[in-house]
Amino acid sequence: MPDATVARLPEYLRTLSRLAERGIHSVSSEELAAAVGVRSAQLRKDLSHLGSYGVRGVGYEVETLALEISRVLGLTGDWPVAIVGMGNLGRALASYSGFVTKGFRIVGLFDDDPHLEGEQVGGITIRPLHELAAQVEEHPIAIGVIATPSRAAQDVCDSLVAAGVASILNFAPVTLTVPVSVDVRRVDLSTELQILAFHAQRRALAAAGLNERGDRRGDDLIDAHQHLGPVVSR
Amino acid sequence: MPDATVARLPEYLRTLSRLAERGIHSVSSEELAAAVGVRSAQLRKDLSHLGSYGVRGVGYEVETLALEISRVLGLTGDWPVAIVGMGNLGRALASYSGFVTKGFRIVGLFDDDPHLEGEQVGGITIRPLHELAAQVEEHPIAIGVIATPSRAAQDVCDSLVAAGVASILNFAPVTLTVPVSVDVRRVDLSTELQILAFHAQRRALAAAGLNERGDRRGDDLIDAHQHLGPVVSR
DNA sequence: CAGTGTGAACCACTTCACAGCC
DNA sequence: GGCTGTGAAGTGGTTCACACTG
Repeated sequence: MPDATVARLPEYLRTLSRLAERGIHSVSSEELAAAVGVRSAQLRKDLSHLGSYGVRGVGYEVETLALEISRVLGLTGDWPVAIVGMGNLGRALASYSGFVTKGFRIVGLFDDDPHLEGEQVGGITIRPLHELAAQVEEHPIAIGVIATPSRAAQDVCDSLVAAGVASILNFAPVTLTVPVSVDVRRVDLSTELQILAFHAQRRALAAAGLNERGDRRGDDLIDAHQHLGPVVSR
Repeated sequence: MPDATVARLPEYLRTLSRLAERGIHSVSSEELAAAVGVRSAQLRKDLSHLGSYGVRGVGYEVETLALEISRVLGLTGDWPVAIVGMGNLGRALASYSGFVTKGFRIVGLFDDDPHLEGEQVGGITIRPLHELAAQVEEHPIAIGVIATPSRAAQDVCDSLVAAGVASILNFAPVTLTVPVSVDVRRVDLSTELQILAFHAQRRALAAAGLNERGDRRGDDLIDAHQHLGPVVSR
């Protein structure tokens, strides 16, 4: 299954759940694709990787498809999660409701700041990181979330890996070094902001009739008039 | 410039800054690529889109290259940011130090909860969303960050767009509908968790000698022995 | 001669367009 | 008749391999 497809399955699932809540039991690829913001051919190709769950001439049954996607993503199982780093971000994550849904369950909160030790967040007690190994003995951890400052991230990562955690979600803006068998995904606010800034700058330069180097383009006929154009889903 | 390249430039910049801090003034594509976790050919191809900033037979000058990437990303300018939604996540973002660096500056915090109105976070007063338009009059906003619950996200987005904000960073797990001229990027914790779960499930099934459907494979010789393999940077 | 910059080959993913099926 | 599922074509991005240059 292509990585690009896997990355879109959660979107499809979320949208299907929303349709189900609204009492809709059947969708065509055209409708579902529009709701998600992709092309219908893309959606059909993606779903074809799961098998054949549609009905020709009709569409897809919402509940069936949602269940199948859940199954493929592994959400029918139970995924115990540990969060390391209980600063503002770690707390936000720990109390994030979307976490609990769909098979993810927070079973451990860690921070080495002695001021935080023993404090409870969302009913779970914060423990120092060196207790990780013991924790894993009793309650295994499938996914580790790193919400520490950058400087601590690699050490924390090493501890998680040593404790047998093979899936890591990293919020620190650093590249982690791990064994190939460990899966790391990174979520980085400042990278996203910088990408937005790049596009914003390009728009600004284009509107001013300039190219990326700041030289004026001779053939430019763009008007600076505010014109937002057609609407799209993102 | 390819989108994929733009997405990597912030990584390169971050790594270059770290090298500069350590007093390193020159790197080869091989060294820098290794530090970032990409292939050297990829790095050279990416940098070639910026122009020719390397020296054949030597490498790249760290400071020069960092400055050039900053310029291309638009980080030499000033990017006023507004955050909407002052729950746990919004607060974490508002007090996130990485925000302030590199030209991003928080100029507005908004939330419609009357209990929060007037409260200060990081020296900035929380205001109700309907004051957005007035705020934009005095202090323009380049980037809007949506940190509200899903149900409010589209309305907040519409308000931002109406106020002239053309770059939006969305933390709510919904697909936003915007005019094509508006740039939206989404950061979604639960999507990332689900992708990790998918890969974790595949590993688990593979280790058990099963394929994705749960059928046992006849030709399977994988041993369940824990073998982490070589190390990579992610 | 070491290491950049880049055409060419390769690969992954997307889109098209339509055969096949309910 | 209408919509899925999918080969085939198209697109964008990565990797290779080497000519070129300080």
